[in-house]
Amino acid sequence: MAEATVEICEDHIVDKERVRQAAQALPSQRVLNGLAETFKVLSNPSRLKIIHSLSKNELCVCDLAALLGSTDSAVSHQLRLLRGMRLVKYRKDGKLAYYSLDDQHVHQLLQAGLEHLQE
Amino acid sequence: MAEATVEICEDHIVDKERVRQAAQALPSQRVLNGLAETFKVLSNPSRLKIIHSLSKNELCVCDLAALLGSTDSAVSHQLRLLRGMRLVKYRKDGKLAYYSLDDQHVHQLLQAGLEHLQE
DNA sequence: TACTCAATTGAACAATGGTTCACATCTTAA
DNA sequence: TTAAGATGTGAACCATTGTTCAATTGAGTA
Repeated sequence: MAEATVEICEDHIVDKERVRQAAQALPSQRVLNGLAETFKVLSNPSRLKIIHSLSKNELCVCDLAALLGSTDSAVSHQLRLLRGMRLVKYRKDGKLAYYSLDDQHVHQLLQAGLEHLQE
Repeated sequence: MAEATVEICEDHIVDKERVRQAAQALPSQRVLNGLAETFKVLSNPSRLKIIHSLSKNELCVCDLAALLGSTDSAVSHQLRLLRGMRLVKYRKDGKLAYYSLDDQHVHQLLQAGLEHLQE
């Protein structure tokens, strides 16, 4: 299944050894795709607002909608994406669904991004 | 220009105080948009390959193209986006352009993302 | 100068994205 | 059981994105 040697196009290479090393160190395509999906879910201002808001307290869907100036439906769609990437989790309390961040890495990603912005 | 109080829709709010606090703590829309754009640039497997490859050594455009199994043009377009978000920088050496990561936050973002994936 | 090569750019196409709207679920209260 | 409210879902619309192709720039070299 997995190739023993890393396949790279041999044409027009300036530094073959450096390319070979970089190719071998690359994560699998599966991991890269997952990572890209995670960042994609983070690449929307509304979803970032949600994540930032949840970093202090859990909130229900309708409060998030009020906070974003959006509809419950739109927020629910966004939360679905966030849930899919394990960025948020939720608990049910009667009719309400209270959302919170799934783990501390999510907050780390937010912070690292903010720090990069204000370099 | 800036409102003294945070504007939120008042309807159907479960916990007004929590919403008010979350709204006041939110970064500005400008910062949120910038953050979203940064994550968007990171949300593509090819660009993540580029960033991962550059985290060890600088590489020229044609070597990156060989590494990705892509064309120089496609890589150049990707690098333009990465440059736009200050994720990579480059130096010219004759005909060649050697790219490298712009600062250590970029590597931190990559690492935080990878750690979240394998929780 | 003219030629080659590395890199960049612009236009155009197919593919993916976010929101809206209408409807379905599920829970609690009457 | 019926009604009302909170949340979830599916389809559709318009906007954005990634790649390809062709052409251009700019540096090195004969």
